[in-house]
Amino acid sequence: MDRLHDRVGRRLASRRVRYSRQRRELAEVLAAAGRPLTTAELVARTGLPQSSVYRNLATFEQVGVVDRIAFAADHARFELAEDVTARHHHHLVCTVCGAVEDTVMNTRQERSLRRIIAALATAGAFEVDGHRLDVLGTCRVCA
Amino acid sequence: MDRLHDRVGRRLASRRVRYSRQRRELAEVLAAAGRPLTTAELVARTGLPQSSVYRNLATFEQVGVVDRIAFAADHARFELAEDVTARHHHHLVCTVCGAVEDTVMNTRQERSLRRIIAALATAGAFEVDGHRLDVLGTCRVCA
DNA sequence: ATCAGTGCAAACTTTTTGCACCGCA
DNA sequence: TGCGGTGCAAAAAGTTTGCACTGAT
Repeated sequence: MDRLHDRVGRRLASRRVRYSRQRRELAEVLAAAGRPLTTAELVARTGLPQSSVYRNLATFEQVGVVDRIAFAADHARFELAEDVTARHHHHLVCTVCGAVEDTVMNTRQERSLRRIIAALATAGAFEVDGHRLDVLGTCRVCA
Repeated sequence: MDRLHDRVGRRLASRRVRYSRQRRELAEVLAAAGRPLTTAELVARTGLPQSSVYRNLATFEQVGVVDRIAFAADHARFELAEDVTARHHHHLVCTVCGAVEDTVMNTRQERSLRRIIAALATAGAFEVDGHRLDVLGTCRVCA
């Protein structure tokens, strides 16, 4: 937790951006979630007004503290950037209820995936700096 | 092209849904794109009113003719479903300009990816029926 | 001929912004 | 104490829907 604030704080400080009470709260909620959250969820969990949630997420995104991802088009979802969590992960997306959960692959699998992607990029003259793997299927609850 | 209309037509017919002139046009534009298109792009390219574009895409999605995917939260993107194109592909997403392009992996790579995902799913008690791989980076234009 | 589909316009949802006030560096 | 941040409310952007008319089967 202190580690979280330390990392986020550093990143904000390096851009001369303040780390307010509201921003700390957002970071904590995101860190505790274990999955990407929608703005509605963030509003509910933090009690902050929508405008502050949106604006702070935008700031966080610019600074590289959060990533904005979208599974459905109607709600954006946000998660802490991997630079902050120091943990690379992917998503299990339930195509029935729309639930999204974080998941981690073991090192060998991740290495293998990276190798595949590198080959793909070479063929396409595209400079890779990351990847996003969503596994689509049915979650425990919906099965 | 005829093959496209044949496949889409069959799928619609099986659900007792009509294949109107407007729907043919949407299917053709999507097939010609080589990348997922936004609703704005579809409106521009087809000349159809927004409401028809949205409604027909919703119908197509229900019937399994198109997939709705979202890279940014502000614009949904649509592409023909793999059942229709008979071609599995992934996306190269430019993090600078937001451009998205289709890309295909060779059979060995795809098999390897599938194996990795299967392992991931077993570990998580999640029933997999597909995957989505986005390669993030910088496109030729932005490099 | 019938009922799904169309086009317009209006409603609704999600996200962004203007503005006056507040509080941290 | 100044300037970035906050909260409210209003606007903008994107998507959906009601309704009367049209057209594919």
